[in-house]
Amino acid sequence: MVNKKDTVLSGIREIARRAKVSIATVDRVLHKRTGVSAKTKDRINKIIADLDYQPNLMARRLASRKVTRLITLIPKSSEESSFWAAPLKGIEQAETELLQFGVNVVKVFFDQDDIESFNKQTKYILKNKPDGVLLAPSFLEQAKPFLRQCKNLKIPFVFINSDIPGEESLCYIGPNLYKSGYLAANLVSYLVNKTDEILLVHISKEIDNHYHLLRKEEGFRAYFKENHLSIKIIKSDIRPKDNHSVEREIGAILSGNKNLKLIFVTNSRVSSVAGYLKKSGRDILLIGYDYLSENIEFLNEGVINFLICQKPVEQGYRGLMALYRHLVLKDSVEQQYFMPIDIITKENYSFYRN
Amino acid sequence: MVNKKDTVLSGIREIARRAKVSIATVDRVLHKRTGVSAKTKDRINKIIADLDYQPNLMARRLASRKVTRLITLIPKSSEESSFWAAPLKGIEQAETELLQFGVNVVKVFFDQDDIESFNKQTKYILKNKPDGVLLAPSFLEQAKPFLRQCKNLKIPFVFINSDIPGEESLCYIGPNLYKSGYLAANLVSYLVNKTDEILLVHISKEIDNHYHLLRKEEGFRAYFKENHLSIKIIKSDIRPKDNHSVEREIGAILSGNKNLKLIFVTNSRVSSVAGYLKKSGRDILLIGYDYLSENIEFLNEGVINFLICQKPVEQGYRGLMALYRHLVLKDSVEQQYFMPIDIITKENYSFYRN
DNA sequence: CTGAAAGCGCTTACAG
DNA sequence: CTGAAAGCGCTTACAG
Repeated sequence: MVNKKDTVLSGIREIARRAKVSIATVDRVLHKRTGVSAKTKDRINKIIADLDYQPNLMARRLASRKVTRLITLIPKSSEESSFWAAPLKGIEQAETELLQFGVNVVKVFFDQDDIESFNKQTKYILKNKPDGVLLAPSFLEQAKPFLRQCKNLKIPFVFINSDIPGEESLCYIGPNLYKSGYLAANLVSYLVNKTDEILLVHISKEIDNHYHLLRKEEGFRAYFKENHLSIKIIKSDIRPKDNHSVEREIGAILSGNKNLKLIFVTNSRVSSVAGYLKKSGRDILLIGYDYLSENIEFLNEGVINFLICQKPVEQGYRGLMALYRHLVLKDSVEQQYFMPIDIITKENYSFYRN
Repeated sequence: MVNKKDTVLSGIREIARRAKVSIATVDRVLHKRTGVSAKTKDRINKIIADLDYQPNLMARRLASRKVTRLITLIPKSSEESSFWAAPLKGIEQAETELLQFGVNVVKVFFDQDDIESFNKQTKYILKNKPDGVLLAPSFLEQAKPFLRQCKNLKIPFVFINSDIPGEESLCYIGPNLYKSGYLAANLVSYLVNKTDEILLVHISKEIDNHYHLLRKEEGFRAYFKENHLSIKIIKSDIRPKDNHSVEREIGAILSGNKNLKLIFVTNSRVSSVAGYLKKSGRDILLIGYDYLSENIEFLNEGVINFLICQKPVEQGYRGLMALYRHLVLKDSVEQQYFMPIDIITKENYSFYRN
């Protein structure tokens, strides 16, 4: 009953048939290329809408020779902290998946203790003019001129792990730092009594540059204030050379405060505090950050009680995917994607996938 | 310098050139189809290995007209609990993604309070002979004969949310129930003193059938035993008709135990206990399961202190993906994939993505 | 401004 | 047991 002429073609071919044009012309309007009269363009767009046409992405990819070039810039994983191994893993996962879709990824790294290494890599990136950039903007002031140039070159960039608000990034993927500190305080409130004293510790060579840590502290303090808890918080900034120097400083503080009930370390360096507590044998609750092997070991031994984690692997993965979705699929992407605030203990860490 | 003959072709074409056969023959050995002499088959396999040939999945999909038919069988989300809306959401996500890859998904449901509805749906599935099945095997005894038939028909099946060990499922995706109870006890140990009394509550019409709940209880008790904590645990089984009857039962228990410090509810029905606590105004810590809107409300009000969640959306998503990977990609899949045991509080629930 | 044709890397009848 | 050819739904020169 259905003769050949009535047979419904699919995709672009059907659009072409209805519009009485060639598929090349349909392709032109699909990709908003020039060289189509306004009249036929409107006609075709109408048909596309009528049909609710969805392009076949596999066919598109197969036919297209186009490659999308992405560059990632994150700290290198160091002796002191293997944190950045996780986002890298996520980046590599995304890289593997995107290979089929014509996405090429170049990964470059900087040293968190060396501002110059950051500058060097940003120059490299600008020279290479990729289609998109993923970066961890650790050095705020150094990042800004780089980002300005990206904007000039119309290169979209996404931030992971820490944000620079107001920089017109395609998106930020990482923790809500304030809320992360707030949650830590929430945990603390279950663990100590109103009259106990606790210690908050920042450990970083570049504390002043690390807006990151201070933001967590703000959230932490805000919790107690908002809930009218008058727990006494002692604070210590440690600019360590090594674990040894951290242990010495912590030791000094503890010997002056015999009533300390709990220590909250605002980043992944919590293991160096744990090292001291273990040796000294003092029974103090300890909360810190990040699923690193050294931290997990202390968690397992009961020296660290809680670790807060924010899916570092997923940050890398999603960061790259966001660029892909924007550049290739032309999807819109959320401007902020906050990671969950995961609470890890001795009893659930082995199930944690991040 | 490079003449046409030396140009390296890619993929199947290059293999064919080297083996001096047609691409059709290469395709035959790639798919282990019959009709190729042992000699040429070996020659071709050698070349495939040499080249470390990776098929282009997009081209494969585009050319193939094959469709993979999957059926999912899970409880329908009910008035009493919206839990199953989450796995369904995950299933639908996977369905959307897999559409492009020629996967067709049919979703059927049963009533958790009606064994017959389960039986009826399994018959439907067997009649339809899909390529794979995803199911929540709530009714253990009823599931077994069905699974036997699946095995006879060589239809692979995957379990989500609860496992039936020894049934040769392709895989299980869900919580480790024992460890989930164990973690709950771990939390409790931070919240109460050695001399406090706590209450453990199962709420289910089909408690005896629900191996599920008992397994959590085992883990919960094991924690205290292994850690030599002599906290007194009162236990209550409630077979409710509605929230009202739960509240009455809880009320009776509480009035007989003035020293109760904490209640642990072994499933998502924790909100009905919360309802009572809120009305009565008694200050008792409350721990339960699952990210349901009714639970989150009580969490937010401070009536529920902790919810344990195990990524129900992801369970549905991964379940379907496991079938796809097995059937289409011929990848191997892990026989057990335990979900993380997430701890949700008032301060981190808004970041929870599952 | 528009179209005919080749081609992306596979699979699928069909013929021999 | 093996191969030539058409086709999957697109993109990309190229010609007019």
